[in-house]
Amino acid sequence: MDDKSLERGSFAAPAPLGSEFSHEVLAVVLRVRRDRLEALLWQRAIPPFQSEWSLPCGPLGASERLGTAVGRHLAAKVDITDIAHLEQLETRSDPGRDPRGRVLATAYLALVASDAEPGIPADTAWHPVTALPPVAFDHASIIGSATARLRAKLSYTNIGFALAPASFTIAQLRDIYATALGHPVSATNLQRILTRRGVIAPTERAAPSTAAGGRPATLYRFAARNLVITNPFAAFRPAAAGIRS
Amino acid sequence: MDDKSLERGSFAAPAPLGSEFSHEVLAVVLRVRRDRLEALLWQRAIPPFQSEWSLPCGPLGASERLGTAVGRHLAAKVDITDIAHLEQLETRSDPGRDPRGRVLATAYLALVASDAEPGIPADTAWHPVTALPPVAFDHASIIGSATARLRAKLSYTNIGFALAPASFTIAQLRDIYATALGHPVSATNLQRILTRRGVIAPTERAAPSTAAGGRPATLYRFAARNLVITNPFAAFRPAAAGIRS
DNA sequence: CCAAAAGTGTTGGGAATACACCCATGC
DNA sequence: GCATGGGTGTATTCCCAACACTTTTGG
Repeated sequence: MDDKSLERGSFAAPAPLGSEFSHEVLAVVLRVRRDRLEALLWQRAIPPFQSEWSLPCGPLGASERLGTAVGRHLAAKVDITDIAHLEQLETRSDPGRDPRGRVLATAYLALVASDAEPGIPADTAWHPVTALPPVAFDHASIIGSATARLRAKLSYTNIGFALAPASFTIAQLRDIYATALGHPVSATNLQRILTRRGVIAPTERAAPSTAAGGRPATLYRFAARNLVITNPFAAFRPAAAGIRS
Repeated sequence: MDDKSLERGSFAAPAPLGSEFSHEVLAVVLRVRRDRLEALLWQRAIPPFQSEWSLPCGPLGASERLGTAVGRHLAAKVDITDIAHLEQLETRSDPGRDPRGRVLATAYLALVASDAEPGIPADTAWHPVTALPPVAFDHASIIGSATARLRAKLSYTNIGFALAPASFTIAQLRDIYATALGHPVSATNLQRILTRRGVIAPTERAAPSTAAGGRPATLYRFAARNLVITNPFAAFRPAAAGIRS
């Protein structure tokens, strides 16, 4: 077996600086679909935690960066071009986090646009983060960290670009924000705030109105599709050095 | 030597899951002293980067958590009881970040109260973050991440407790905030904002007035000495579920 | 003409900055 | 009593939530 032996086996032999460690990367892949914030999980076929669900993960390559490793392992689960945003969350180091032996794990937050339809393997499925199945290892708390990070950044960055389609109506965007944040959001105020901050801008096109009638909605787009802090913390700062105008 | 050989030496031999990696922890120890935000740096005696300055660092122990390792290595540099706050920043994985061979590094932010007088070793010194000496490895950008994290958290948490003495006047606290933030801060507004948020509270005592006269200043203290988010992001949230009262 | 959905105008409240004024001490 | 520094009252500004109202479509 490969349990405790490897932890001590590679100790003191090659490295003058200290021990060496297995290192894996984890991805919390989130998307909004049908008024639910969902995470991509993989059902384990073998012990430990057999038949429980775990985050997509894989080992770090010998001469690979962590972010590259996440992308590489995700490519096996989803179409990598559907990953609109990727950022490092935290590194877990509890020696007991994997019963098979010591593994450090660096977790990433990955966001998928709500209109993407990535084909996923048979042993993976999307689960709403509010009703998770039994989750293996320490992955449940990592999912919690990821959703907290997403919710915070929705308030002061343009991170919504990674959840929304390329173009969208304000009503669609309102639903995405409301689902991700977990509370009602006003379409009126969402439009004004994001427009004032320069996060979204109207396009020339409009969405067709439904059979029930109603004014056709203007299609909007995000002004940038990379992460920008749009609402910097300004507490205690003199107003003269203001943000805009 | 121990350069490229160890990177490949421990590859494919013991671990069925992947390579194993040397892993070190780094600490960005910050304090405010004499109107300067200072970082604790150690001058390297040997190559690479001989005579340049690096962050306090050390290897992760075989069955040790990352946070524990940081505390252990810091204890060799400063009195660990002076570390008022410690939090994980990020993990760096660039294969070329250390010319001797591959080392993953998890960086931590450590804060020291401004009135602490930790004895430090002869080869370490405090340097203002605005005028750093030549810095080894990727440590300069890590110091940048640390100061950015500190500045952001000063605006929406009580993290100032870790920079301030146990009791202090508003004028002293104003100087600490102004130094850490890098811009002028109004004592009047600082007192009202932090009091309203419940972050600081007045004590019974007062500081003696100076020889130049003046009203004696009330001594304040932080209500909590562990990190609390006092100003949660509330954008797009209905006001009914308000924060207080 | 009416229902339905989108978008704009307007109001009000809360929070933060700026500034004027009052308080308490040493000399 | 006067200079000095600490603390409080108050006005102004800005941001955002709430809601009323107008616009534009389908039937």
